[in-house]
Amino acid sequence: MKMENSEACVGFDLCETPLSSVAQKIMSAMHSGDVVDFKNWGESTKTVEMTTKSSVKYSVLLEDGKDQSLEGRNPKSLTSQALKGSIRLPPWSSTARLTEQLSADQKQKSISPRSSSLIPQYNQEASIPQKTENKRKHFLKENINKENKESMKHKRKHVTYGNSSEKISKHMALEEDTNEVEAYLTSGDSGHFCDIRYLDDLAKSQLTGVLKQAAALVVTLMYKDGSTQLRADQALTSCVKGVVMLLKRHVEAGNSFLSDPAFGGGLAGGSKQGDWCIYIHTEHTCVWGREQEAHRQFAREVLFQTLKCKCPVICFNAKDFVRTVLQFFGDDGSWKHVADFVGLDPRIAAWLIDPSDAAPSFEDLVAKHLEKSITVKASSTFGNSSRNSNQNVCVNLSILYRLTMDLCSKLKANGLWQLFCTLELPLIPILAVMENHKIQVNKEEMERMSVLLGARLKELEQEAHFVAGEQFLIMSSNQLREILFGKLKLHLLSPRKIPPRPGAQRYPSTSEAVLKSLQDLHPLPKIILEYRQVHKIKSTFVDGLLACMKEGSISSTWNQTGTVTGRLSAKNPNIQGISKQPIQITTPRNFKGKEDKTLTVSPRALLVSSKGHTFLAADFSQIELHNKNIPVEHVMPADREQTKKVVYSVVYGAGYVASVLGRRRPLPRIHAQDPQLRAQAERQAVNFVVQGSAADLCKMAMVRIFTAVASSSTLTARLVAQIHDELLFEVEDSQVPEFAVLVRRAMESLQHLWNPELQLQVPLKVSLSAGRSWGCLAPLQ
DNA sequence: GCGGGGTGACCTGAA
DNA sequence: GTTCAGGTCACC
Repeated sequence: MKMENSEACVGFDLCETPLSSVAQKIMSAMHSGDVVDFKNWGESTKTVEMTTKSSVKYSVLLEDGKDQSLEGRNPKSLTSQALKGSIRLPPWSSTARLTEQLSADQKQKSISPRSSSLIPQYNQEASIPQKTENKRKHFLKENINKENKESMKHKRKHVTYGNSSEKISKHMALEEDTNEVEAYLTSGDSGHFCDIRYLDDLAKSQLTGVLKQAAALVVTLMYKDGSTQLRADQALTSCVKGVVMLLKRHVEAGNSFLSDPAFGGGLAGGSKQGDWCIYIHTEHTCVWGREQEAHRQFAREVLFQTLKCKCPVICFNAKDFVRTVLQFFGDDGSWKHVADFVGLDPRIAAWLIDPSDAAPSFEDLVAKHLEKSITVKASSTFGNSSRNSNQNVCVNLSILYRLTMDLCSKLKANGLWQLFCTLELPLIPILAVMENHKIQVNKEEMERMSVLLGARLKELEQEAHFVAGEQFLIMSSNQLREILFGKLKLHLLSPRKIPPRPGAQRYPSTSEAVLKSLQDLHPLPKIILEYRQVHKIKSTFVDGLLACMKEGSISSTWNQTGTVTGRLSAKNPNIQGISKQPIQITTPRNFKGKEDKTLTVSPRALLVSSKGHTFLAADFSQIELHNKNIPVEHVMPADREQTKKVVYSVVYGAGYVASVLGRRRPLPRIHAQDPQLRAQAERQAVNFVVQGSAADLCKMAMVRIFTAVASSSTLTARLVAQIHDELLFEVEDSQVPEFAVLVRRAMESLQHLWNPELQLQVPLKVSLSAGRSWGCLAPLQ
């Protein structure tokens, strides 16, 4: 296929790093909170005072469904809050800090100080007709009763937990949240929680207005069992019921609410007056009436606005939120709608700061990064709550907001802000879209393979038992060791030295390397080797893939924060681990087509493109290997060991190693007395640079290509998978030439990022291939 | 060509 | 019956 001819068709600017624009979006949105549309908000100032002073019933929906109501608010709390307001930290300190994190040219002209008299307050309650309000309260009551029943089941399950230290810590975390609820409810801040299905037209249009002007949105998914993404023990299998969203009227002063003197055991330090907490029901209901359709339509509008809004959307596990929205849109929505979505995910921020902290829960992150606040709460006057099982979603969203702001500051302090904004955040919608895409599987061929491989395994098992002289479990390394080394004593007969297993184990390992060295001594090792190979293919790539199939196709779950090196990882199925090389097996006896003695099995060939589409694979051609050679050849020339010492003394002095785009891995202190540990740490350090830099470039390529396609009115190519240095796309047949040019350009445009520190001109080699089956791709050009 | 680190999947076997 | 650790092997 000729690519040059299509080059003119590609009109995208691939060389622009799209993400300083994302950073700008985040920051300008944060600023908009205090300066934008001042006039529009002005009139509501008086209303909020009146509403606050009058006797109002506040309702909040707790995560376990309990209704918390406060009637006839104690005026003292209002006074105390007013006092707190007067000793707040200098307003916008957090924003000012964050602004500095961006390029200088982006600095705002002026940052106006906020004072309570200047900031107009918003209160939708005053303007929502009483009828709607009653309806809303009625719904909440109904809803809460229903939720209570669900939560009781949940609680019973929770009670059966053991008393391990881990469970205790979870329990304590929940108690802390109860304190938050108490503090929240008594501090004078209420927040409003309403189900948007029960809003009338006026309220709906007001909500739309608030959405447009919100300074930040904080969202979480709510599951059918009543839990949210913020709960550590959320049921993994539970389906999404809806979205809870906190609309922040303006950003809060003082990123770190730990140091905020106004933080008196609750969240009073941040102004939450005017914040609005809404619930968007997304679950599909069987009963389908005109009213439901109208609700669904409005939910669609709200979510669509959320995707397109100017402000950042804060979400713990934002990818799951994006995927849920995509699924809710269904066929009516294009994946391109989420392309410029900016979701601030605190989990990703925390992972960049400490990549070795694998998959912390929301509670873990709060404990780790807002530790002091937890202490404050525990010793507060609200400590002895009897409602220790309650957890309030709105409060948690406020905590989530604080946590995220704190982590953003830490990112900047660690020099990771740019990486966060330009690489990791844009990846969120990309991975969500990838997860939403289904890869077709040749099911018939797969089932045929399963039977065939099963028959071959049976044969090999019988052969193994025969040559061993007894029956044993082939997959059991213990039993195999007994046969090979206890009974046959092959390790003693071997002319090659068989290394002993670490830890003074009785017999050597049964690993592939050992079995290969024993092949000439006895037929058993060879049989075992073939058995393991066939078994691996059958269990992982044939039966395993079949188990992951839904409606004839598969879709991996992508983990952005699962590795210390910055790589992505995939599971269910792990598409990155599917065998590349086909294997040859002996055709089982008494099997169809026995004229052929050997049979080729290629797991990747079982994944096929959908009708009218072609797979296009683009890879950096062993980028890691190149990368590895660079430090070896250029940093460590003649006296490698000596240079290593110098390099690492610098490295360890800094306390971390960094990839080409500034990804970091903290390093442990090295003890010269422990040469083994030291050597291992040094290998890890080199490995991080090798893997992390390759991951940086591959992720950047994903962002650039995705952005270009999303902004194209004609291209429909989908990113299907990333296998470390390889990107797999599914492209409409007619678009292959044009898309191939785009991909090549995008990947080669990363040349200038490639090892800038070493000032090397190592060409980035990009190879493209295409075909209808992943296992059988023909090179392009 | 070989070895290394770091992923996930699968299996066994002990707790 | 469930959970967890160890062993092995696929990918890069």
